[in-house]
Amino acid sequence: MSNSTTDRGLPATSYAILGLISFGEMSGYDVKQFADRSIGYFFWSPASSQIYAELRRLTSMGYVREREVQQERRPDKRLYRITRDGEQALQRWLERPDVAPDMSKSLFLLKLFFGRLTPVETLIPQLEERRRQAQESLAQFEEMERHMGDSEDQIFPHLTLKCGMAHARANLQWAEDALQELSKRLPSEPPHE
Amino acid sequence: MSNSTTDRGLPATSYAILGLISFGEMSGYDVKQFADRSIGYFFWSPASSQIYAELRRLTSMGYVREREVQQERRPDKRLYRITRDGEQALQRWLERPDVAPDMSKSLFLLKLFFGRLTPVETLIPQLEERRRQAQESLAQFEEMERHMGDSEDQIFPHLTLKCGMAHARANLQWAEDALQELSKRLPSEPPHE
DNA sequence: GACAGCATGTAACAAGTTACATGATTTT
DNA sequence: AAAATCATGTAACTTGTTACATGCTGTC
Repeated sequence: MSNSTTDRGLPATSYAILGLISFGEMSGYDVKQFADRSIGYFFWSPASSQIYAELRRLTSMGYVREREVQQERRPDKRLYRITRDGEQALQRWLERPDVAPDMSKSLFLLKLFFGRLTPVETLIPQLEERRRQAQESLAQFEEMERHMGDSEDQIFPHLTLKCGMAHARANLQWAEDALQELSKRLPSEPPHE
Repeated sequence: MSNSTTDRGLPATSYAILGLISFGEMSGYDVKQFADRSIGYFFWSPASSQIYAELRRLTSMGYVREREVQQERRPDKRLYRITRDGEQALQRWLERPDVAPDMSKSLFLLKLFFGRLTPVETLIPQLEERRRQAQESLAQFEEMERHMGDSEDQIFPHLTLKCGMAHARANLQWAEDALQELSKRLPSEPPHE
């Protein structure tokens, strides 16, 4: 039933959603929640409308099977479960190594790169905010680590969490160094009032 | 001449290109080269076709001015120079702080998150490749640092470079830890031949 | 009485990509 | 002789976003 010519070129997002569903049967709404709290940190979390669209595609490809569930106190929903074909497609994708390094997209660094056009008095608070964000997300990741059971198959989510923490720490340290560096360029400290 | 209602909502890419042109007059081709070697590391580098499209937009908005240059041994080209309006728009954008934290998009981490579905023997080489990439980009960044003059307005590109280095180091350290962790899960070490 | 959560979807659009076309010049 | 560099662009397409619509239930 699976057509090997139609499998090429599924975007990573499709596999991401398929991967989430591989943890167990869930609805589109569940996928969104789960994504926001997991892969959203190092990949990204698609809009709900896209998730529903992807789910229709995955269904039409036979990678997931849909089941309608009537509810009384909540709107009816559709639950999706991964199929054997879906598992195979996912595994093939997982095993295919990615040559390209990551694409990070930092608006902040972009603006800093053009910093010669920005008054230092504007830049400093932005950097301080950046430092704050790094502290916050580090704390959040540490909190997540505490709540994470140490069962065998949690090890992979845990490794990605560790990577997030490493980056948060790097950002924090860097922001502090950069603040040091920039404050040297401040026009002579005005005597406080 | 500048219409303040048409300025809202320019995508970051437009400002990125405008920012590059603010360093001096250049062609679309030059923009692409420059982008690949600078902001490409922490933002991203648009396809040439998009750069040319953006250049037409920036021109129509009056943010850059176009000048045609005939050449004999090379195809004719159009050089772009930022206008006063363009500088102002760029500065307004630079000073507008971004609330949202960065969006990183790591296919590698996505796959690792689903690692329970991948044989460890497949995962290890991928992690080793990751470590290699981190080493390589660290070396590349160090090389760039050496070639970078230490004039006053190089400080901002230099700060972004430092941030790249910090991340490369974080990745490298993390990859080593992760390899340690994963090699524990390897099925009993087979006796070497 | 307002707002958040559950639950799915449509429509219009913007952003960005790939593949291709052109064609001289310089390097391998 | 082949390939890379310079230089600009068109066309077709996919991906992904926002804004909106619907409507019930439970909480502040």
